[in-house]
Amino acid sequence: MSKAKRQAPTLPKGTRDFYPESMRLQNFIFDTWKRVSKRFGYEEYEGPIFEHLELFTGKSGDEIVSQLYHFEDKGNRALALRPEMTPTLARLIVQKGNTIKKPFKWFSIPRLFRYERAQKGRLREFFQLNLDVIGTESVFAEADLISAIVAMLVEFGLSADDFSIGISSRELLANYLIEIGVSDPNLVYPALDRRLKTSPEAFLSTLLELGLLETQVQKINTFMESKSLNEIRTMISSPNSIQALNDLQNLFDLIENTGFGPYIGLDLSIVRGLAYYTGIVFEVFDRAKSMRAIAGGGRYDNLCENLGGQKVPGVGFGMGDVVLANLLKDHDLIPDLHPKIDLYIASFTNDFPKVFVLANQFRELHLNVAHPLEITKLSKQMDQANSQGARCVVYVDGEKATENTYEFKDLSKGLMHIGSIQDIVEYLKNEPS
RNA sequence: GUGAGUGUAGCUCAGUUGGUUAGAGUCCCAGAUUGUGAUUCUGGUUGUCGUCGGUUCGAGUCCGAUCACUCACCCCA
Repeated sequence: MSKAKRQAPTLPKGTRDFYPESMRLQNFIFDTWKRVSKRFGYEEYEGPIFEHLELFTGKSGDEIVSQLYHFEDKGNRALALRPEMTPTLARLIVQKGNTIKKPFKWFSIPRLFRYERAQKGRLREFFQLNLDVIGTESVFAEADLISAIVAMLVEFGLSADDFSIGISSRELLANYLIEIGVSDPNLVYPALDRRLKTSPEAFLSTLLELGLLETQVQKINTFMESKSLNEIRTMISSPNSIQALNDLQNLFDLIENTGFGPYIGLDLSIVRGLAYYTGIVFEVFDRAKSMRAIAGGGRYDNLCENLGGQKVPGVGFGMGDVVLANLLKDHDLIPDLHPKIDLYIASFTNDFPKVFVLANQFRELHLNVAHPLEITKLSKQMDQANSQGARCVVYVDGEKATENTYEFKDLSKGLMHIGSIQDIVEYLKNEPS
């Protein structure tokens, strides 16, 4: 029986392989994310990669199920690969919230899954940095998050010419809508969120269908196009609206005082699609607006309560790795990510026992060390040393070396030296590479 | 779910109005160089031309279907 031709294995749609070269970029992004998150005092957490389906559907119905990877396990439990991290975080808080000192700041870099058509900046499997401040209603939390976003994007090499953080308030919008007589603000959010994506006529007719009056739509347009809080102040009157506006004003003052003013702006056209946002919301955009949002987030003071726990206020954001990597490539901000090791141990005579012993002596001193793995002539060994990014090649059997010393060559400078193990360690420590 | 575009070597691509055995660069491997890498030179491997069918004496090229990928829409956590 002849073997049937086996179909060559392929990559599932919307997923990526991380060969070492891509992994280096991935690590560069993750390392920067983690470094800045820790600089701001956020602690890392994780959760399972799948959750009960119910955690994500909640009250929002079955519509979202079509966008989820979900399945039944052998115990007939309905599970789903997580499409976002915030529900998991909320679950963690509901389970242990009482025993955690508040407020607290956590971050995570979850691998997320969404069943949707892949396109630019959007895949079916991706990573997303999440930062959250839990347990305070203070606007300092928003200020902290926004500062962290600025700091990390600047750390990546971006400037105020490259990106901008638009800030808005769900609460201000909700109270304004109530003031102008819109009975249920929740009903109109999806339409408002798409305002700039549709024509003014389509926007108007959509809202008319939802039962609004043309005068109300005009007021909404004026509100969402406002570029200053003073302008808004003249349009509102209720205590709730004024409180929401003052919160926004405080946030802007705080951020401007830290010198991050050029990175932020009022943008009341930002609504965000998610239902659970309750207060300030924000989105980070490429100035060129050539791609989807780099990051987005907001306040969700009722989420834990809605999941059946106590009321615990929270605010956070997510930043996806796909859009960020595209952005960094576009701005030519990916650094040289060549592999780097300290030493490559070579031998003219293929004296592998000696090579192996010496390599491990260096490794005990915490150096990263490679060596040939099979009988190979020297030029090939040098080639390997180069491609593995070795700083120096150490020869175990150099003729000029006396007992307990070794010839070694600095590859970037092309210079030969002779020295003991200690000398080589010192050389690596002191000599600029 | 809807629409458009693209499929030729691992990668980037060329391939004339249809014409013999399908090409270049790069990458990889080997040699020039048996005790010293980066440059250079020489040689070599790699393809069901996405797949199936049709037209034709003859199809990488034309037609149809199908699949895959990309982009946009829908949606966006």
